[in-house]
Amino acid sequence: MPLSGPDTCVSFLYELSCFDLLTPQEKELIDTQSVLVNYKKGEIVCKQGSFASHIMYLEKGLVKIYLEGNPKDLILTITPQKNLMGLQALFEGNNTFLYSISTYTDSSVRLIDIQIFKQLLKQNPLFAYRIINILNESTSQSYGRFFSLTQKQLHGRLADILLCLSRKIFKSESFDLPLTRSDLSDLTSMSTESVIRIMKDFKDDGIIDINNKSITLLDLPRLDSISAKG
Amino acid sequence: MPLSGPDTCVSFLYELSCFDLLTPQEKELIDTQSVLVNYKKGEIVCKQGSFASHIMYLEKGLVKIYLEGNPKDLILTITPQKNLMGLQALFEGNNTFLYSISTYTDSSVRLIDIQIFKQLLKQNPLFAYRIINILNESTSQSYGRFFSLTQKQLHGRLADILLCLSRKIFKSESFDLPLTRSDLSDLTSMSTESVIRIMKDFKDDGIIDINNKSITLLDLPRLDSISAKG
DNA sequence: GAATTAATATGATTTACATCATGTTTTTCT
DNA sequence: AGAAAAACATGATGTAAATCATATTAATTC
Repeated sequence: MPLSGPDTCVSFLYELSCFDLLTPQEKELIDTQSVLVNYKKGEIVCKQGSFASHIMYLEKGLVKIYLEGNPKDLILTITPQKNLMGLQALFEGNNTFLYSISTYTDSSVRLIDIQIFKQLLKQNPLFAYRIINILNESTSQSYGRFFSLTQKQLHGRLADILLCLSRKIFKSESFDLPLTRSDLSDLTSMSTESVIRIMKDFKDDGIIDINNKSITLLDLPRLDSISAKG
Repeated sequence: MPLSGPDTCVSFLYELSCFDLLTPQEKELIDTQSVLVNYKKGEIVCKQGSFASHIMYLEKGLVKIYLEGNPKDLILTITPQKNLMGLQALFEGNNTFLYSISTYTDSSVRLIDIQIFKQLLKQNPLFAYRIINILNESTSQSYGRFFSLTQKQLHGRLADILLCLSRKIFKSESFDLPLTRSDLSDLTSMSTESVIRIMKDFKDDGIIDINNKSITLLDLPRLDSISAKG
């Protein structure tokens, strides 16, 4: 059951740029009709509920896309560079951001006017087809996380996220985590204390190693097993 | 915060048929290259993990789209007639169904060859644009449910589902529920016993009325309040 | 570089639910 | 219509995980 696995759970992953499919004129249109904005670490790129007049493309950086809740947020995805964000604003009748986005590292975001983007979709079917693929991949991952968060208990949920961060975001078994324990709790829908306790469990069992912000996954088979068993 | 509300949580709702945007020739292509299959109540339309060679359009009926889990399933959406299903199979590199679908009532499903569907997307940008809108609406609703299931407790989750069924599926405050309590538990990610207990709570408090399968929402403001408070 | 603030850590307590057990009603099937 | 099987219902018990309280460590800030 690939859906329940850890690989479907965090981020948009489309490797090829969707803009490759545009004609030179269309690329020119995007270049002239968009702006590049730089954000420092920790800054808010867009705010849930505010008006959405543009599609965002993360050229550089790492961000979280999250729903604001009381008292806890829910992180929908961790998104690395070269990904589109805010596509839901294309939905007719919805001109506000469904979620907030903030940066984990210094980031550059290209803001593309939504009318221009819609025009490109309507005139370039291959581009539209690519966007459909991106949306579908995003939906698939969303379902995987849905399953993880609602059907698994804490250890399984945290194993999912650690595996996903390792495989999909950092692409290494050893990485420096820019997320806090509180962020991990917003990703796994558990309390911050539980994240800390389970990380300690994993460390005591020799499954992972932790040194402050640095994390190494030592026993991937066991992590996979914990992920599968829930 | 519209996302956390009950209106975003169950079903695809696109009212206009996406096929209106096709040319007569394209409609002809779909007509000749698709088949209509009739299902009885309770039958399985597609099975998670099996090969997906076609897109499905529910012409008549009511179905649930769900992830199979052990021991409990997770219902992603309740989908009424005139909706596309299985669009995620368009995603390149994924040719299996992400979820299972089964019927609540006798239903008719049109099976459209996926290559034909892809061809239409690539040659008709307005059609592709419409599909993008459908996917985006679906994603928005999915986020709403995500929030409900992970951030709210039982009473809030059940209130969300009752309101959504009333407003979006049956479009009446009084309806005969084809779903069992166990289905409601798969929708709200709680135990069947909890569904029954909370339904009784609501009934004792005069918020809803239940007569076997017939349900009437008596106090919408209080249901909304329970939904909002979580 | 000392002072604040934020993040991490850990034990004690509480609680919202699930699970279990068992009975009743409704639906389905022959 | 009667038997079998689902679905519904309700109380008793157990538990996973949140919350609370309080240190300790690390990261910012002036």
